[in-house]
Amino acid sequence: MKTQAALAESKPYHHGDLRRALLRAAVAILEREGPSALSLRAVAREAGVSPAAPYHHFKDKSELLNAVALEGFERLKTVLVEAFASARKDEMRSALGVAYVEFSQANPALYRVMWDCARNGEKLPESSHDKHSAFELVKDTLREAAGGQISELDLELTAIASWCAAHGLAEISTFAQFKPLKEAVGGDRAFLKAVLNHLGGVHRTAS
Amino acid sequence: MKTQAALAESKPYHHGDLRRALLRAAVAILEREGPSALSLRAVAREAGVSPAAPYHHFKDKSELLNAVALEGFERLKTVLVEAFASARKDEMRSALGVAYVEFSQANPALYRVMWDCARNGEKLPESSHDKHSAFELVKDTLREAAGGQISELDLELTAIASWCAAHGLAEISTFAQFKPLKEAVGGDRAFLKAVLNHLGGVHRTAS
DNA sequence: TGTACATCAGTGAACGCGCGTTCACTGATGTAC
DNA sequence: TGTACATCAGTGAACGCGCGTTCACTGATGTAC
Repeated sequence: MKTQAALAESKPYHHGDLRRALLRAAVAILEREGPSALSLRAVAREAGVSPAAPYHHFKDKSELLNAVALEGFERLKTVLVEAFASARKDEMRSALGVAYVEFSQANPALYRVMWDCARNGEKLPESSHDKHSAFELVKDTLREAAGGQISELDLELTAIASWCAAHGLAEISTFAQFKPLKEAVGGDRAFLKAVLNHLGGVHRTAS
Repeated sequence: MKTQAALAESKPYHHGDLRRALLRAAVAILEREGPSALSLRAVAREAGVSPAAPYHHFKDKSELLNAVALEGFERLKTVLVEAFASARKDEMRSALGVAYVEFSQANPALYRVMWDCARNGEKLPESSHDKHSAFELVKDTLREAAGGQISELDLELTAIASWCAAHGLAEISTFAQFKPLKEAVGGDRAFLKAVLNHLGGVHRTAS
């Protein structure tokens, strides 16, 4: 029989929670090397396991990708809920937008995988539920901001518009060409707020 | 000596304008099979040429991709200029937004390649000039809409916000989950306009 | 408490594939005289 | 007008690579009796 120390040193044949470890490995690869490096083999390598091992936990590569995306949506939801909890009511919409964009900036590769999965419409059954939840969060915020004076249709459309703006800003804000402008308005977060404040068109001037 | 007919039937050894043919082939592959199918070899195959031939016209794969993206930006600019020329002044901003999104819907794979190239900041020297031109077009529109009562900073921020919204809408509008909503508001274009009209927040109700 | 056995979760070698790129080559073209 | 020759724009075979996936296997675990 092996001692505790020997057990700790030598890898046990069975991993224990390989599924979770694979997801952690996938996120690590995304952070370190970007989406193009995210292969099944690379994930297995990162987790210290043979290339065939993941097949005991995921049917194929796309199922792993979906699970990674789902993990991302869960993290995003957490971030939005936190922002919701800590922001002032009159700045809620902007705060949610900034939180969304900053999540994408903190996890650019993960965000891209999430978006690719959402775009492909690859099931993501729980994910769509989670997205729905975050979406409801935004709708609640907007409803409250309007004091109930808004139809469900307008609410839905406004929430979608907010999502569009947040996603567009998330992707655009990485462009190098805006660096001088960012500095001119006082930094990254100020830039995000400023753009969000100009969504309504030319009639809304920066405060 | 070959007859004219023989010349027309048998492929000449030299292509004539292989560079242009390769770009056309690339766009054809994108339309037919999507971005993941866009390999150098596939482009050569599509153009009826050996895998090595493209290297006489492009340094490597990324240079071909950049050229494809540039082609896309030129087409996009054309579309925007046409929309600018034919829309009523009081609907200009919405018309440009709709034209942008409909371009992305008509050429989804090309739009993705364009965006990937822009994101990677892969030079695109002329492209950035073209984007700049289209960007100036938007700024002119916004300036006119404001009747000159807007600072250059606000103008810049509003143009960026418009771009964010258009890009976000371009990506989101492909989601299947919005199909019922689209029908409820009266079709695809009506949906686009409705979302664009709600960018300003809850205070703007649909007209 | 021990033992037989089914099941689970790994291994590692192998498969075929398409990829980007390089190479020596060759056919066609254009130019100098 | 004809000819030698440099240059251009193709060919097609080959390279090494990493990929997703499959396979027969084996070590570890849990369960029935």
